[in-house]
Amino acid sequence: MPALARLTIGALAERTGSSVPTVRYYEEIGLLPKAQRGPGGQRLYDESDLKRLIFVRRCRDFDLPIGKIRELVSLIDNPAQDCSKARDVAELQLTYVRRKLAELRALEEGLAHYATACNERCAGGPARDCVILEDLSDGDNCCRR
Amino acid sequence: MPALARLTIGALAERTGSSVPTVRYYEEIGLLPKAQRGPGGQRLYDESDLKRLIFVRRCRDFDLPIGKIRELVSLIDNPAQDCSKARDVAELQLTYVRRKLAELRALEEGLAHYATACNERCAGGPARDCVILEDLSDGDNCCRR
DNA sequence: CTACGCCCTCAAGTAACTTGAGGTTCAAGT
DNA sequence: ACTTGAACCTCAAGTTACTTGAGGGCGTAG
Repeated sequence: MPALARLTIGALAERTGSSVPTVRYYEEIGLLPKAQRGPGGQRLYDESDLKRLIFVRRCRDFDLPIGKIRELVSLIDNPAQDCSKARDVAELQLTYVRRKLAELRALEEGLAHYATACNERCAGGPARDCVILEDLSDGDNCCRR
Repeated sequence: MPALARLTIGALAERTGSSVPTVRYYEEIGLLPKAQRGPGGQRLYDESDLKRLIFVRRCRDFDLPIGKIRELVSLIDNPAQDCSKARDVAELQLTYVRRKLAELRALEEGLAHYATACNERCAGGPARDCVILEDLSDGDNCCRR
């Protein structure tokens, strides 16, 4: 299974949807192991690096901070540990994501309201009379929050 | 209506849900005008500062970047301008928020799936067999994305 | 042989704040 | 009058997760 033995950093980046500097950055902060080097000094990667980077990127897609990913990576590197830690991380992140979701929904409603109101009631008029601008700086009488 | 003539920075921060350093920071980058100073050098604020800061904070609640807020603030400061710019900013932000919402929903689903799967199939076992860790580093056979 | 693309390192920049050090000033209590 | 202690001040540096830029090397296709 050493089908894929030598990947350049560019190829690795492309396969994982990362940028080249990001890959170097992950190495620098220790999320990826120090890469092997070719004769000219270029980094060379193999399957296991690819797998690791896919893991890291996926975690980032889930908005996990680097610190949490570090914990998970160390879990992978010490496979005898209890995996309930991974579940805890996932659950904690789930809570965070749900809170964010609620916030964003409120936000969407508010913005949609303003866009419509401005279109209907004041579009093109002077900024002084804009419902958005007025409403947003009013202490009490704002529709949202 | 000069009911509220002298607010300290701490009082202003509290009323707007900002931190004190944040208020100073906004002044530094020009989102708030340079504050008046009391005899000992402390900043003093009035109604209009309060109004402005509420506006800025509300925009930040809507996740607007500082640059956009700067545009809106300058709209407020030049009230003769056409307000359709405010609507454009709101609409652009709406698009952004809706994209974010979709991403987060997918994210929530994925995380929930992992948490449940780990609870049912491997909780407490060694990390080597964890469905989360395995699944996330697999190139093809991942359920998500 | 030279032009091009990919690679390298190291330093600094980005957003939006937060944190820390080191030092005044203000309001209250004794 | 004096002394706390809270709240204020400035300036510098740290935070997160990268991106961007300067300055240079290697390899190969024309």
